[in-house]
Amino acid sequence: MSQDLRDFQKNLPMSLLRAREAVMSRFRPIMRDHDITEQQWRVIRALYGLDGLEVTALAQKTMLLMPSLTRILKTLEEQKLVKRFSVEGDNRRKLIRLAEKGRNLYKKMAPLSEAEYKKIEARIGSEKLSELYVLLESIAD
Amino acid sequence: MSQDLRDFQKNLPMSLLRAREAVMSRFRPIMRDHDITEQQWRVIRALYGLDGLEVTALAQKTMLLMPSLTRILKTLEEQKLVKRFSVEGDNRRKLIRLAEKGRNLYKKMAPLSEAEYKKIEARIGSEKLSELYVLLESIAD
DNA sequence: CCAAACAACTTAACATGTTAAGTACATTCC
DNA sequence: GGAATGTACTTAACATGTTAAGTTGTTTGG
Repeated sequence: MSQDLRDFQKNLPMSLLRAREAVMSRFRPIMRDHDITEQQWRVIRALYGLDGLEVTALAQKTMLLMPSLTRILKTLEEQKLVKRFSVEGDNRRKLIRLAEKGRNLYKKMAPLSEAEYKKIEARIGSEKLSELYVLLESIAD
Repeated sequence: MSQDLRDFQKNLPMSLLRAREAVMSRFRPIMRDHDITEQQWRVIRALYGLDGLEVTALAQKTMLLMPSLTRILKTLEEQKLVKRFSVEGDNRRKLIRLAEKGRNLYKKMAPLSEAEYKKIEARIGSEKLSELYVLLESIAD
């Protein structure tokens, strides 16, 4: 096997992508069953239990770019899953909150998602998983 | 900090995404300077040094879905970076090869990409990096 | 053989990723 | 207090992600 070939198969972005794809493939059926995309679910999870987040903070928390988030919020709002509020004192900012329907969706999906996660944890081992988190955070610094 | 909140910030898909984003942000300027996207670069790297790959094999190797790859190959072909050949004995299959221009682009970009990778390796440490690969592969199994 | 099943790739439709530009509101600084 | 600068979000344009359906060519089983 040539140097170039080995290098391509073993590089950090691809390895991270393969690992993420392997994990996500377990969660995708749950989202699909609830007619929601991966990104929409990230937004809902990020909002749950909070009094609201501004769009920029939400983008950082969910690792979504602002233009993507703008569109996602538009559809979530149309589906009555989130609500948009103005921030008093600064009319540029918008506060995003989960609507009742969004909280209900979270409560339905969260246990299923958690169950999948436990399976993954059991398969990999919780020590390995902890090591992995440490290494990943040291890369993301 | 609530249980839900901690859980959202510390979950595997997000951690993998954050780590990948941190790494990719180092490589993006190189690709940008050469007017190529991340996915197009994956295709070129995957093809380099080989006599050609069929579309399905290329999709697996690059972690691209077939419909995405179809479009990417169309633009790469228009830019004269790859060429498409028919496979004798089975007219459904197409063989994709790097064109001269594609090989030249690879030779220009590869050293820059490699240099960035060395920086990352130096920052994280090669032992940690090896551990990380092992853990990631065990997840992707 | 040939109709049914399968395989490889493409198209279609809609959601998101990505960069640049636009819009509206706030702040700064003279 | 008003022009210049900055901030928060949105729009635009094009590339890719994702699922379903379509096309064409190949294989299989009667």
